Amino acid sequence: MESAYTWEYETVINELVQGMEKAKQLHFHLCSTSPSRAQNMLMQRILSSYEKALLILNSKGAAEHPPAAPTPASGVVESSISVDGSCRSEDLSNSFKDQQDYNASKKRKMQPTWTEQVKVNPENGLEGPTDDGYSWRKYGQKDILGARYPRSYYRCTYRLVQNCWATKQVQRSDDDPTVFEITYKGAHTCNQSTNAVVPPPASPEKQETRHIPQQQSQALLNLKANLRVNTGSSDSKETIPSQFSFPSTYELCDTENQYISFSALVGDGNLGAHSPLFLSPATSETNYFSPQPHHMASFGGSQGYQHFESDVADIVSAHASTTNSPMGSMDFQVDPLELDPNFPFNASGFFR
DNA sequence: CTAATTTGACCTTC
DNA sequence: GAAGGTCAAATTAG
Repeated sequence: MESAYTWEYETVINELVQGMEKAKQLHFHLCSTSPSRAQNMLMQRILSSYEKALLILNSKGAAEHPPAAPTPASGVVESSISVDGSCRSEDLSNSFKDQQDYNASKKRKMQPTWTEQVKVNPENGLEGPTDDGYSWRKYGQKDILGARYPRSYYRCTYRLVQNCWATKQVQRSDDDPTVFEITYKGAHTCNQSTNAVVPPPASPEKQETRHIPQQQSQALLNLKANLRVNTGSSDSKETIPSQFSFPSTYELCDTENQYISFSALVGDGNLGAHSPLFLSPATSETNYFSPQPHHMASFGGSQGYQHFESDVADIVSAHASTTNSPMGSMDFQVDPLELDPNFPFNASGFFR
């Protein structure tokens, strides 16, 4: 039993490594042929998705190894990750749904949690919801002991319709009011993410009802919300700025230019509508964000990408060194013991 | 009219 | 018992 799981586990990792290698080769080809920014972004998202999948698998595998007595849902690796990196979210959401029915609250506690720090742009003075591509509904607000600002609680708008149990908490930083700490809990099992990913030029008002075919939007799904963390426009008291400068890692082919461009776009207040960057969903990129956006200023050229490459090797061979790993900079908790066996453990479904 | 937000009450955890 | 998290009725917005 255990050996079988070990074999499957290793096979999945091998497939992921191979896929990532091919993606890297493709990326280098793109770099040599002056790719568009959107292509670069897409490429980076693909690579980071692979990396994260490997990282998770490694940390999970190292921590608990193949489960001795797998539950019907414990075949997460097989069911969540396909060789081509696509996410079978339907399967995932189904199994997810089955389990959550019997104990939703308990399940929520088992969901992975990660935190992003979003710095708003103090210059434009605009405040409002940020947009991470998902539709959130505010369901509560609490004054937190010792915190100057209240904490807002959001859940996925499609919780009931699509049984999506993703939630997030938005807490304004005491130290720097322009910084918002956004804690995500659970991954989206709904399809709405694709809406923001491909900004409808004509009818943005239909975003929430649009449903893009799963397969077609899969790659985009991977590129999701991390570049833009949206607090929803609902925060009346704390008024979250709708525009913010986002520390990111656009260091793929010509990092600096891209980062500059991104900042400028952020400033003009038309993120999704005009920027090619947002044609592709910001994916797990968020996970690369440093809590200290200022560090990004010194983020140069291809440094980031080299960093990525070496990290991947380390991850695969030496198990998640959080020191070097891109994920080391974020407060992302992946506790193998707390992870839901049914959690969509694919690169696209987990880190959006 | 429908959907989202607000906010006090209730529940859970420590 | 206190604090954080969630619920749900009332209110507001589109």
